Amino acid sequence: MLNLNFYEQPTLDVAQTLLGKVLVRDIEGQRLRGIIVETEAYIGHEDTACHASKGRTPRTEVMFGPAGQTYVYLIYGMYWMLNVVTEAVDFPAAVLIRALEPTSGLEAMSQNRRLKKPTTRVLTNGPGKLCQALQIDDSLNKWDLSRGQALWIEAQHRKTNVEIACGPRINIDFAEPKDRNTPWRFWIKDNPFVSK
DNA sequence: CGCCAGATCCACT
DNA sequence: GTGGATCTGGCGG
Repeated sequence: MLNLNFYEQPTLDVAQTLLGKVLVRDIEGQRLRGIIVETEAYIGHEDTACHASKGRTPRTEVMFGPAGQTYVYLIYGMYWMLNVVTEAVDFPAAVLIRALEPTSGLEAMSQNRRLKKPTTRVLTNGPGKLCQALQIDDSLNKWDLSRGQALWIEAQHRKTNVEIACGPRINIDFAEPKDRNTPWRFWIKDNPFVSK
């Protein structure tokens, strides 16, 4: 399991190193797992795409806190987003987990998704989808990922020789051009579970 | 396949 | 009151 030292590293390093690692969700003993295949970095006051650039508020407070905690928030009134907080206290930054390649608990994930036509491909290939599949909501906000309960990330890579691609972040039209263009979205090249 | 309306609610001006 | 780090199903080609 990844410890707090890992999450204290520079956010761009964490965002890329997380690719290929396994996110684990434990629900009363049943474990749902997926390999992280897509991430995005949100870094500091200057990054207008980062919620914390608007200042320290009750919602963004967790991003100013210690690394290794989750930042889970609601978007569009119905989808949860899972982030892991990075870097030092008082430096607000996080990595958004955008997509997983599901590896265990596929049947439970499929039920959680409540789709008309559930397919493996669409179970966790988006930030809102993966939270729905893994039953992640605000009850897991500010969760310590080093506790080894309910939600954590394994230390070892599941994929070897991972080729990483990068590009601009998705759906941040509200941000300034300099931040819209910054290539802070990372994914495993050619992986079929990357979003879009 | 692409396009898009609609869903739904909390944080914060 | 406004709008968002999204997604689904329905419709047309």
